[in-house]
Amino acid sequence: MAKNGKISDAVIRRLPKYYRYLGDLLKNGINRISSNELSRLTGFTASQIRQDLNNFGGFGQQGYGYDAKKLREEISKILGLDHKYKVVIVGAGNIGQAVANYAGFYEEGFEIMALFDKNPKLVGLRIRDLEIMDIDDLKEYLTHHKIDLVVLCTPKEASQGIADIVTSCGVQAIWNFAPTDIKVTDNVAIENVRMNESLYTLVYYYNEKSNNFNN
Amino acid sequence: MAKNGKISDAVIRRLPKYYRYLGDLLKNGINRISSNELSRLTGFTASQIRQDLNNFGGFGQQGYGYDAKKLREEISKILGLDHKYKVVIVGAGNIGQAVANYAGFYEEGFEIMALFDKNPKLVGLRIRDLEIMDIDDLKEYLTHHKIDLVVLCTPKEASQGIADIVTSCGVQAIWNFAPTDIKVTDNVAIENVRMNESLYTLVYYYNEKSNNFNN
DNA sequence: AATATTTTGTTATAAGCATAACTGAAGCTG
DNA sequence: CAGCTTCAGTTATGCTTATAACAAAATATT
Repeated sequence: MAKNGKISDAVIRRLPKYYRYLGDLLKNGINRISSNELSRLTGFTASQIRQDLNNFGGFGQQGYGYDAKKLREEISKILGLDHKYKVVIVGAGNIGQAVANYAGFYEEGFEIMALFDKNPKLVGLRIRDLEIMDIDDLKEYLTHHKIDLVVLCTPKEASQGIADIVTSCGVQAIWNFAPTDIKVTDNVAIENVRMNESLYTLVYYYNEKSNNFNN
Repeated sequence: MAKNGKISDAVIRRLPKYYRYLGDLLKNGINRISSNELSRLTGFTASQIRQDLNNFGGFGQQGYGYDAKKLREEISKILGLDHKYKVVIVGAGNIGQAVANYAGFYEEGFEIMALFDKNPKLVGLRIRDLEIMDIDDLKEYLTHHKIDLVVLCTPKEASQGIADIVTSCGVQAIWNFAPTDIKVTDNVAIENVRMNESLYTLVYYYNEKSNNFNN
C-alpha cells in the first residue's frame, strides 16, 4: 500500500477481475479457492493477489484458502456493488443505446432511469422501456431526480458542457465515452472509456508482432 | 526504458493521447509546442513527455520545442496509423453496431469489410453499406480475404471459439469487447475493452468521494 | 554579438508496484 | 495425534516507472 494509506488505482482495477472469476467459480459450484488457483485463473501472481486482498483485511484462512462466496461479497462491498445506482444516459446514439441495452448492468444494480438526446429524430423513440427525452429537459430532470451516475455518450464537442450541467445538478459520477478529457471538480468521480486509444494500442502491438514475423 | 530494450506498455498507451492533442493543436493552427505546454494539456509531466518521446528518437529541438505536425506524423508512424487496416466485426448486436457506425475509425484508416452474426434476425440486415453475414460463413470469408483485425462483440460464451476460428485463419489482432479473457498464441495481439471493470472502478471512486462528504 | 532564456535530451533520484521469501496457523494424513 | 503439507498474511527485496535535476543546444533579447 502507498504511504498515504490510500489503496492504489492498480489494486482497485484488479478487483473486478477477481470478482468476475469468483462468480464463475460459484456458478461451477466451487466454493474454496487458493491464491495459487486464483493466480492461474487471473494471470496475476499469487503473491499479488494475497497482497491485494490484504489491503482490505484478512479474508482468507491459512491452510485453507479463501471462501469464494464470502470473498466475492467482500469485494462487492469494497467496490460498492452491494448498492443500487440510478443512471442517466446522455447521448442516445450508437454507444448510448448499446449501454442502455446491455443487460449485464441491470443485474449488477445499475438502473437506467432516463436517456437524453439532442437529435429530434431520436427524441421520443423508445429504448427498452424508456422514451428518449430532449436534452433541453436534462437539467430540469436532474433537479427533480437523485441520479448517481451519468453516462456521457455525446459528441466530444458537447461533452464538457453536459458534464458541467450534470455536475452542477449534483451528479458525482461520470462514465465518459467521448474521446476527450472532461474537467470536473474534485468531488466528482470520472472514468473514461477510451476506445480510440485502446484501438491504437492494439494496432501498435499488432504491427510489433507482424514485424517480428518478417525478421 | 526497460532493460530488455522494449518500450513499456505505459508509454505506448500515452501515445494516442499525445496524438489526439497534437491533432487539436494543428486544427487550431498551432504548430509549435513545448513539453511544458503539452504537459498542461495532457496532464502528464513535461519530464515524462520528453522521456516518452525520446524512446523513439529526438523529435524536438532544444530551445524551440516540438513541431506539432512532424511530431504527430512520427507518433502516427510509431502506432502504425499511417497504414490502412481491414476489419471484420463478429457479433452485430449493440456494441458491434456501435463500432460499425462509429465514423471516427474510418477516418483513421480502419475499413470495416464485413459483419457477422449468429442471430437469423440480424443476418441480412444492412449496417452502413454492409449486409450482416451468417457466422457460419466466417471461416470461409476469412480464408478468402486478408483481414488485419477482428472486433469481437459476441456473448462471452462464444468468444473463445470465435477467437480460435479467426486466429486459425491467420488474423493476428483481436479487439475484444466480451467480458472474458481470451487465450491466444503469442503471435496474436489482443486488446480488451472491459466496460464492466471500468464501471465498477468508477463506482468505487464514486463511493470513496461520497463517503468523504459524510465525514 | 554577447548574454539571458527557453527547452530538449539525458542522467540521477525517488516513488510506486510487483515478486519473492518467510512465518505461523490451519488442514490433512497415516 | 504427531508430523507433514498447504496456504494466508506479512515483510523484504528487486524491478519498473515517474519525477527531478542537469547539461548542452538553440532561440530570443538587448
